Amino acid sequence: MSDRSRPTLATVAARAAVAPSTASLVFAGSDRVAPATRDRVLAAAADLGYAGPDPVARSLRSRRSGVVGAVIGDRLAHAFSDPVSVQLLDGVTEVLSPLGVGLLLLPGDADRHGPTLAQLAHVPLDAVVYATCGLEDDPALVHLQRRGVPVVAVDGPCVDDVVFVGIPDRRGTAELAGHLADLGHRRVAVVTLPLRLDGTRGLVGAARRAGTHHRTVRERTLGVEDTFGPVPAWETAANAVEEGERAGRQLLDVPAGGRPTAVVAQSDVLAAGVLRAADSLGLRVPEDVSVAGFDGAELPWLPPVRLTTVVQPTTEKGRVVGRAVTDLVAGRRPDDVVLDVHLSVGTTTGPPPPS
Amino acid sequence: MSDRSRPTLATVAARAAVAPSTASLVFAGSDRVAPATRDRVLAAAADLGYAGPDPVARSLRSRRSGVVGAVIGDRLAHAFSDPVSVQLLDGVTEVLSPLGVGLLLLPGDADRHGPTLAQLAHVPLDAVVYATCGLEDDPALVHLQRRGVPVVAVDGPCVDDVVFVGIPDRRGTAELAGHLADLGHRRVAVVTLPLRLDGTRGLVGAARRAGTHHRTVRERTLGVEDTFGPVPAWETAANAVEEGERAGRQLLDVPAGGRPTAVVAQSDVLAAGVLRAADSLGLRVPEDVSVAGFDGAELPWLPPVRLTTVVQPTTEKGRVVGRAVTDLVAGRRPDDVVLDVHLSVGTTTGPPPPS
DNA sequence: GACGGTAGTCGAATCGATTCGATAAGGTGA
DNA sequence: TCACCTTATCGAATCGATTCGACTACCGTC
Repeated sequence: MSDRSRPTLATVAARAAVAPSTASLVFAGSDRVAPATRDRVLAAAADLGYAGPDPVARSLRSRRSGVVGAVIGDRLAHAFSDPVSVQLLDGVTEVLSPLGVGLLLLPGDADRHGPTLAQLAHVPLDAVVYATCGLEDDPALVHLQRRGVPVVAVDGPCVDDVVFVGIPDRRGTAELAGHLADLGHRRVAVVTLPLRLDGTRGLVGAARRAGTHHRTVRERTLGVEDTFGPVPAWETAANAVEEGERAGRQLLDVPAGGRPTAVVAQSDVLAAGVLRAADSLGLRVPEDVSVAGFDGAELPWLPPVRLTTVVQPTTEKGRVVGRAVTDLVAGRRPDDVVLDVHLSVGTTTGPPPPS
Repeated sequence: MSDRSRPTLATVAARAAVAPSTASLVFAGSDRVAPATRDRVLAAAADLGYAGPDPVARSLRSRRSGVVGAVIGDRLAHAFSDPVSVQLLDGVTEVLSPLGVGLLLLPGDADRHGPTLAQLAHVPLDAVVYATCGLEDDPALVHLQRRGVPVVAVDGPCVDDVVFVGIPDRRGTAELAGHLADLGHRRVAVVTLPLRLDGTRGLVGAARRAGTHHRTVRERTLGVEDTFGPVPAWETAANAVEEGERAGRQLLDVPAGGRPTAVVAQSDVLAAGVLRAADSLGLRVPEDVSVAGFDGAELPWLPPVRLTTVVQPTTEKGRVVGRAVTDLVAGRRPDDVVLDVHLSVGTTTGPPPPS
């Protein structure tokens, strides 16, 4: 009998001998209801084990579901092995949770780099955040815009009617490159994040470079080239320690004469991998090779070294996203936001070895 | 005019000169519609930029929202620094995503160890997974049961009408303890996960041990005591590398005579911290002290050591949870599941130092 | 004592779809 | 030619709440 038919607002109203509309007012917390009436309704609700208005029915009228989607461009286990993604979402929920809004994970899988249309189509969404991915030609994005779901993109894609929240990636790496140049480095190599999530690994050629790909990767590469001109860029297949190590081994396992004296990784996680590669090749950091990262991520397992990196305010970025979402849901159109970054010099960069 | 009023099924039906019910049939993919009619409806939808039936309205009738909540007993940044949580949810989404069901994050914050009632009350949920927490006396749990939302609990809480998915924690650590005993260890200490998320740290006294707390902690401690009898247990405030290091330093920074010859951490992340502590104290592992963990987590940054640990099938556990959720939503009541674990002996345990 | 005002409650329309029984059109067999 | 069956479409009720205009007392005021 219990889950046979759960009580509805109408049931409660009937038991309290009031109209459904009055009962509704009670649960909405209106002050236009007489205290005696309110108590009667609440008592009836308690008697019947009524847990409050059905969220779905409420959403139908109010045009709000309290659900915000987070598009993750990979399977969770991969995306969340990067503390940056996690911190970002942490900032988002910090703002959204108190408003009674939850974050719905929309991960991709091994093949697709985002949710399927079938997934998106069936879920009630007030807004969507592109959290860790974002190519301009995403079919899911088109679907969302057609449905009128507002979108916030973190670091891309840059599209009309999508609120952008990002950082000056290019200026950040440019600053880092300046630091390396000042130290005397001339032979620098870059370890890039995936240009597309298609499993490609290796030196980035002109053709691949020309294709559609992440704004982030492009900008962070350009920042280095602003100082050093064209540099070899080794693409990884994922933002993961192992991938960084693999790339590092490729770049560093060569005679000292042709070896880069500094490696700029496009994330701290990749940089951690490069450090491991250097270690396993018997190269000292920074005496034999300098290593730098990007993000300023908290990697509690990384010490004793302190990574030279470009620090971005990741959690704050998440909060900004959260506020942008709040605005959009309220019908306001927030401005794009570009947060600031700064160079943090650690113990992993130093003068190049004498040649 | 565009977001003025988005087209509805009725609009589309009118334009295609059919009844709304027929148009509905088209979008439901029914084969009882004449192909010509179907094409007309689809054409009308395309003309109007109609993106398919509104998920909220659909949910109202079908009593399904396509949203499953994941209760996280901490803020995301903390909970997801543990690869085990992430892998678990990865397994869950792996099963749920293809069914068009999404996972809604319901994190706690610094103070509360789960979502507020306000958060829960406003969100449409088909089911809820207690992913990384679970005390029996959780008010959120009561609310959910009253609302008739089915609940799956991972490793607890154990309550009526909640499907339980877990592992034989006690047998796992017992096996590990056996291994240590076989090596000759007699003085063993345990580094426990938080008994409650209240920031407490330090040696677990009788009083605290008697209070309500995590099943997991209790079982994993008992497993060790099955072999060694009462052992000192040092509680951490969070499942994090830094916490493990802190605990490790407390336990190991004593003269060799009183120092435990083996430390059993209740998670691999904590064990990693203990390893760091040993390292910074100049203790060799396993020559001076053996260290073991629990989970069999992938910590790509951990090598060159291979941690001795109790391996649980985390991703598979997530899949099992996903299937349990599927069953519950379909109205079936799945059985509780206890998955298997096995000992994996690595390079961090060995005979105790000669005394 | 008639009138304006207010506090509290109620009715009915609405949100956007789904679903099932009814119905009309068209086809078959005796 | 008529009864019967199938196929495609339609109508209307339903899911569970919200919301706003309308209505009823009841009070105070001139």
